Amino acid sequence: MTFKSIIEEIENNLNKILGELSISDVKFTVEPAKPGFGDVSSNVSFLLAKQLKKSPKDIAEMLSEKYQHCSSTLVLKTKAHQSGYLNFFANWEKLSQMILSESHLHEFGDVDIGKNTTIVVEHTSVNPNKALHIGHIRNIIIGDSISRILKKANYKVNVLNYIDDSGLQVADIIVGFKHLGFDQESPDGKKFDHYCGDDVYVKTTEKYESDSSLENIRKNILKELEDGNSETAKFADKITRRVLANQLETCWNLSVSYDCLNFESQIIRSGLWSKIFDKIKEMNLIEFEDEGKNKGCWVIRGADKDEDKVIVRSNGTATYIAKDIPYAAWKLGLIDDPFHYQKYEKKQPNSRILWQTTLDSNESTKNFSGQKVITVIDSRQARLQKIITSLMAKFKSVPDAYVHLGYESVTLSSDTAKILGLDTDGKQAQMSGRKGLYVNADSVYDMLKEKIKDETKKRHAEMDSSDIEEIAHNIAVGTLRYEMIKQDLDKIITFDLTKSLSLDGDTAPYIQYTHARAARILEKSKRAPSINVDFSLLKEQAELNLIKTIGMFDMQVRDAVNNLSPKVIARYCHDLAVAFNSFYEHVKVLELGDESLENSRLCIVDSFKITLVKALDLIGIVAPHRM
RNA sequence: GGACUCGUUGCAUAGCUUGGAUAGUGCGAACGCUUGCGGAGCGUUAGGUCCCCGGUUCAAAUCCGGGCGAGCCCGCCA
Repeated sequence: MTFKSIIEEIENNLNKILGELSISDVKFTVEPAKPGFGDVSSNVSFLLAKQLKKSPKDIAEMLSEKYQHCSSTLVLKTKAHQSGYLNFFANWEKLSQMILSESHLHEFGDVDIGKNTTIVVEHTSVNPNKALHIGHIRNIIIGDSISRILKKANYKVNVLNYIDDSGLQVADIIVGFKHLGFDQESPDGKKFDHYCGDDVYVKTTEKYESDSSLENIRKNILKELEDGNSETAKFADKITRRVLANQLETCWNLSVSYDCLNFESQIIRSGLWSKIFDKIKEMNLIEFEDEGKNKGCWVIRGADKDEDKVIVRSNGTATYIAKDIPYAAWKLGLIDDPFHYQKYEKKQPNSRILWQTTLDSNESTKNFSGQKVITVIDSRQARLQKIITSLMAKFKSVPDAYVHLGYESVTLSSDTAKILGLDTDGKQAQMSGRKGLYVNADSVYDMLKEKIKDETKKRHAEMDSSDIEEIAHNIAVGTLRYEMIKQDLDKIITFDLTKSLSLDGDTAPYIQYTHARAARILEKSKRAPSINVDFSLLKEQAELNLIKTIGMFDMQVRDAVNNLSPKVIARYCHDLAVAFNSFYEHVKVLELGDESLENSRLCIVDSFKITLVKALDLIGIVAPHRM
């Protein structure tokens, strides 16, 4: 047990006391205390004030007195604060031992919320016609972090990446290749996804304005893409798979991996749509419109007439949102799986097996569906996702089976927009793939890595280049990932090229640096750290505060899972680092001339390092031993 | 026009779900700390009508209502 054990002990005792007073049904809180108010605080006296007709302070004093008679192993003393709070001071000798011992267990920080049920996390899902830009990265890092955190909470997680390989954006680059004469190889050795996005896509869509005949060509290509046997579809398949391979390289480089790639073209060709269409007709979830502006269409009824959403056009074709319905149902395992699965041609760096859908019935059968589904899509799609969510709720009885995890977009600062050639008059700017207004993820990574290499060389002139390379990689990835999740999902990130290169303050390098410091102490120490030490020697505020923070790990994981909030873990890593830096500054570990004190402190350093590594892993960040 | 999200110091943010003590942090600013286990660090100082008005409450940054400002969505496009 961790810090939670003292909280539970206090909760039990307070409940006992309230029982003796014949008071029930009081939902008081018992929480870690703010600094300066002991270790644990309860608001119980506030809640009793009315009923007992006494001031919170008097009640706190009364409870504090009664608490003396409770059996307690982890609470040393209680104190009624004049504000009315009831504060508790821990028996740190025992609590330190519990926390530090547990921190060495493999399962430290595990919580059982998922009960080993299966959950699907879908993220990334970028059109395979361009390179990933910094806005996509927010989606990918949120999705990857959430899936790591859910695993820690005992969910079996299936991570999916939906490949929209038959949409308009793909048609656009096919127009470029087939009708505007773009070379199928990037001319200057540029990465193929960058070439498709920066050159083919941008320049082709530019041409639509001057040449209206292209619109028709695109329409025909779009139609041909749906028929898998057409020459165009085969050509497009070749192109999109090359782009996809490049996109995956970017993701893998950021320590992101998947379980299965789902190709939209195959969903279309599998006939899944007509099955689900029949089903929702049967269930009366959609209606055929006889009159009005949507005459001849199948619609989902909205709250009022204006919010009706067309699912099937009057010409019989399905709309954009319609494609999401069979896919959502498939993710929840609500329909017979029309797919077979084969291994993707390249291996993921972490050796997790990556599967992809196929319609070839000679390949394996698998099950990638889940009891619950989390779909990570930016909140501009909230309206459409809400329709899918309520539709799925009618299919599946599990509450909240389908969750849209939305997040605000990444915009460009006016300075950065200006660098890219757009004067926004001091305002931030929305990125646009079509207009070529974006910052590619690969370039940000490269810039970060170069800067970090310089910094590392300054500090370690003797280090060989492959070590520097590895350190710079881990710090660059950490920096990028941390910046993408450290704030709330519903806050816009204004990306600025210059500021993004900052490595001070509330950043991944700050956290990673504390790991290097801890690693250095353990390395320099002649002894192996042990948990068989004298915990009574640990009395300094900085020591206890660090131990307390370590003991919060499982509570933080729980919080992150319940709120689907990777930020919670990012903050926790930062809190750990702050606590360690304070410890480092105030307390010496080595060469104390007191072997048992040294052992005790080494134990803290070791626990800190282990816990930090585990917490950072939940957000996909690796901390180097030297930097 | 309607829906959704955001508004906390010069800037960027935490706290809001679950009301309670002293609103925490980073950047920027000023000053200080290195013969010491690594200064990508630590400490000190200055800087706050928690957008406004009203309500609920013993108690509101937090909950509710109404404004204001910003963003975003609202197609038989994807």
